[in-house]
Amino acid sequence: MSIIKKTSLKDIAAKAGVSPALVSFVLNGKGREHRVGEQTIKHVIKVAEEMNYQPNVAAKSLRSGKSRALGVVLSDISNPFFAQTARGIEDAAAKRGYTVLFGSSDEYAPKMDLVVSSLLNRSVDGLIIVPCEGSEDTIRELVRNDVPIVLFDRPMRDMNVSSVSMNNYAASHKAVLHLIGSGFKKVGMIAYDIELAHMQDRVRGYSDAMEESGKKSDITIGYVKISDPYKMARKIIPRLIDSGVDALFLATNTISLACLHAIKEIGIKIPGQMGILGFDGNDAFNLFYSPISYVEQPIPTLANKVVEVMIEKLENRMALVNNVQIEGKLVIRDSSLRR
Amino acid sequence: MSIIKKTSLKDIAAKAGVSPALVSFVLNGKGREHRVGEQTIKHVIKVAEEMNYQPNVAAKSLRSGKSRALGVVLSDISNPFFAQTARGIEDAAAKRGYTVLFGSSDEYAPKMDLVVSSLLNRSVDGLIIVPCEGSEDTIRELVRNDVPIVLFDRPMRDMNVSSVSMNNYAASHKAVLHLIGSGFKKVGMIAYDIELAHMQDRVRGYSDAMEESGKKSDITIGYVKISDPYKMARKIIPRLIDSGVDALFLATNTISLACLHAIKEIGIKIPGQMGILGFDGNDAFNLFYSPISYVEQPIPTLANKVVEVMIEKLENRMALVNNVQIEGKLVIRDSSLRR
DNA sequence: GGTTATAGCTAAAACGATACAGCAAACTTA
DNA sequence: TAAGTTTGCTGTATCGTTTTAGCTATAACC
Repeated sequence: MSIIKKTSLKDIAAKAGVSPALVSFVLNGKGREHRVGEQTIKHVIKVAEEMNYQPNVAAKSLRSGKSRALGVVLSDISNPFFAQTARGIEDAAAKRGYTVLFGSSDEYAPKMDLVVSSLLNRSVDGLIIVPCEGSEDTIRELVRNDVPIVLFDRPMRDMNVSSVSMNNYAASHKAVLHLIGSGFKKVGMIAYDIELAHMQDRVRGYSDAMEESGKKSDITIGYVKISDPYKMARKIIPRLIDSGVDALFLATNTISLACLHAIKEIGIKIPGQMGILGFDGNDAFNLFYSPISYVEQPIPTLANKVVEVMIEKLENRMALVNNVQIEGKLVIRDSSLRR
Repeated sequence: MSIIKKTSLKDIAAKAGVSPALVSFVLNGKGREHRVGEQTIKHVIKVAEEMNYQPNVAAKSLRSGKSRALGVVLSDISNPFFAQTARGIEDAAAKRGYTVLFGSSDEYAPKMDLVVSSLLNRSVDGLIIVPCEGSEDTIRELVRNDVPIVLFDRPMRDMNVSSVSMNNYAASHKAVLHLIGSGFKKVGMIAYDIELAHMQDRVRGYSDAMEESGKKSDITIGYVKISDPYKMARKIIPRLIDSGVDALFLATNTISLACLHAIKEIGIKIPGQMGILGFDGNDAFNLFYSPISYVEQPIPTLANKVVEVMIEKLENRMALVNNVQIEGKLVIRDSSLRR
């Protein structure tokens, strides 16, 4: 059985002694519907299998306007969080007969437009997008043009668009309460200086947890630029320490790594001198001299869900907006346990 | 300027008052060649821009049999090495006007066949493949059918197929000489029990370096299963220690992480009790209590090169087989320095 | 002035799959 | 038995491009 395709509907039709149209009906499972005889159906299917028929995707797309392909715009596919997401989406989509095209926006709106544009050109049926700062207009335009989209990781409220993301507020809230409950006096947070919902939610989760614990005046947030978290972490951490912070809640994967580097460089003892709670699991977390506690995003579940919502939208023409939130899990190791 | 496309060649033709064929000539840069008048060319281009023309990829592919898309079959896109590779290939391809479709084989030949098949269906122009164990027949068949392919990471010798990979032999050789030069007495290696060229080359690099250093009798290789390196690392490392090994050369990314976990668990001091040299950079390497030395693969260079070789093959119909080897770099940290 | 070049364009047939309209034969029905 | 119904199939237009062959003016030539 060859992997190579070259037989067309016409070839099968010729060999089976029927018309191409009939072959098309049969192979699309519409034989019955089109009153094709039972034995003809069987015969056509047999011939198609013998000839190892593989439909020409371009022709199908051209004719139908559909491609059974999903476009996925990630921030950066080489970032472990998104790499795992990509993998999850690939698998979930394949299970439902869809292929996936990826593109990286690099958290830069003009690049995102480019990628979106290129994916639409390839006539994907829908777009799963991790929207970056400043991409609201693009998203709005896509929605206005009825391009099926589902946002991932970062919802956009007050916009008519579905999304799948972790419940960032709840996860952060829980994480910070854990640090406080663990005995840390002044918990600080390091976050990105962006307005995207996921980041705002994480910040709110932190702030509310602090406030509820009677530590409103201790709220201390260091903001780092998404473009260069490493350099800024090195600058900010000493400042936070000076201000009496004895534990840090780190708002993302990359921020966590940047801060761990800085912490190692400066030579701060974890958790003795400083409690740490990061985001998204990571080999480095486990191998750090004091294993790092973190908020775990259920990536496979998220990936599955986003594909499900997308395909629901595509195939059942669900117009309604669906904002799915999935709960995160707190993974507790040494770094957040005061001793 | 809308991101959405719907204008066709015909629309432009109508608006510009010419035939669709002429528009096609002009927009493909073949205006001159087809003796289209200078001002007609300018006019058509202007109209096309005004209408924000985006060619229909499906129609183009159907007509031409080409898709300006490359299929890339990786081992697992969520593995950092391949995630970075994916990113590099994406960028390099985009720069040349190609899109990329990814698939993961999970180091399992039947899955690889599935992915290859699905990519060919999408009529990619060529395939970049990280071949897995047991995929020789598939590769051979692709070659036989003139599917343009370039292997990545793992060459297959004595097979008529181009490849781009690091010079694994040289890198390993150098790495092991470094460990020996650093004063370690008995350097062991942990490798996968597979026959793929890249692994064999790494093993040969190790063996030859040992032999050249007069340590032929000290050659000690622990093999782990690619399906579960973690469990096996935990079993093998104590055995190697018992046999007097005082430094380990770890043959891959994943093996390195698996071993670091085991080493941390068992409580071995690096580099005091054991020297370590791993493969492929990693955040965990830097953050380990004793930063880990490693063989660095020049991923962006490799990715660029593989796309270059592929496109050369596609566009210049280069039939000749091209086996590119790129030198790796030894990154020396604490873990490989005896004190 | 009649033939041949040449410049500038168009018509139409593909590529492969799909869907609509419709045709012929067999079978009902009154 | 004539009219109508059902069954099983086919012809053909279509999606948006590309490409080959060819058409019509005008210019060049002897």
